[in-house]
Amino acid sequence: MTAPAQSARESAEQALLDAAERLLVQIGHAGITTRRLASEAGLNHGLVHYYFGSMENLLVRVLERFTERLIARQRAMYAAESPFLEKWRQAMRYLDEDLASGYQKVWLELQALAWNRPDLRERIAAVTGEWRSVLAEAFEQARREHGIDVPLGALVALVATFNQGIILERLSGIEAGHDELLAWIERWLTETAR
Amino acid sequence: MTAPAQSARESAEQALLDAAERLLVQIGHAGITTRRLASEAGLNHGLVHYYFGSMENLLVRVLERFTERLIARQRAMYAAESPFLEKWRQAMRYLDEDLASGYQKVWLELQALAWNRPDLRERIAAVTGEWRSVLAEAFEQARREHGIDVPLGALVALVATFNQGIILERLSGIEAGHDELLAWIERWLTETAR
DNA sequence: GTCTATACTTCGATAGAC
DNA sequence: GTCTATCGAAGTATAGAC
Repeated sequence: MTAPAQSARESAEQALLDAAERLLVQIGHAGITTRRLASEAGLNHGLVHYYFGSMENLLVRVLERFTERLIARQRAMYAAESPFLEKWRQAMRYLDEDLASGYQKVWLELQALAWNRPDLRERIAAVTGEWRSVLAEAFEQARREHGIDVPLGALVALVATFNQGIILERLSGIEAGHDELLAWIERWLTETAR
Repeated sequence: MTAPAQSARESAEQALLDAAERLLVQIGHAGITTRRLASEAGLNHGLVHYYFGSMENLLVRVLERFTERLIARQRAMYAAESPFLEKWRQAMRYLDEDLASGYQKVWLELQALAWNRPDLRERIAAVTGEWRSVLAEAFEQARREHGIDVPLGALVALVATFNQGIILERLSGIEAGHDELLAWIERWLTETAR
């Protein structure tokens, strides 16, 4: 328990960040305004500026908080001492959950926002770099356990782009072939497991 | 040459659609306003509503015109009677060009817009379906010429998601591993060509 | 130090001038 | 048919009340 004075402000800020994530899922970054956001959080719209200075800054904070969680979870998952195949299955379960919960919508809305803001783009690229380095370790293991002869850099790039592509397509209303593809990969991984 | 009266209106409408595409590249869909758009096209902002009724309708028209071109070019490329390897190389050249010219930015901005508009999502999904069917033919050929044993549906899904992923990553400032990956695919295709 | 009420800007849209 | 002047709504940001 921290000091209540600080905690009050803290919780108001968190409420605004939480509300922003919900609105990213529901209406996208383009539809978020200070009034709409404050209303969603149950607060006065003046507080957005008082706490964060601007919507811009607030969204940067959303990005920072979101990506910290993202990376932490990835690290925890891939750090486990289990066969690669198990990690892969866990990753696919997460993918499903995250698409269902809107978690991935938040991530792509933040990316879409960053396309037009060079400073946010750098942050996105940095986080993706971290994610890639976590992936690299896991797929070094995959190369050993499944006899994959694709160079590590190429393999990581393939999996990363493939993952992003799946998320993008689902958000755009496209699901054709995804199940078939994932089933094929699953089968292939099972067959080649050592 | 068509009737000048119709042509005048036609050319004004096209100017607005062209301007909208440029603004999608430069500032994204969230930043487009009627006044900004009219200014970019060198026209009065009242005309946007006079010709299109609303920004919403105008962007739907942008989407329709853009996707028609997209599909037409894909069909032309893959319809050629050349080895799959050549088609693949042509597709990769297009990808580079389109990323440099901003063409792919238009496509992803339209997708990002569609994430929050169910009617546009349907249109996006329909176009992607068409594109996939064109891809399917080409990759049936690839399976023959390169002895690929991945099921066609899974293969098409893989290539489609991979392609979308590459575009998304580059727009988000990520390029690591792409060259290495494409070089590896190129090498593999060359080695397995029959 | 917190928060509310308000100032000022810009938006989409349109009625009416040309 | 084209464009301008203007409306009401909604935006960000802040001055000042508490």
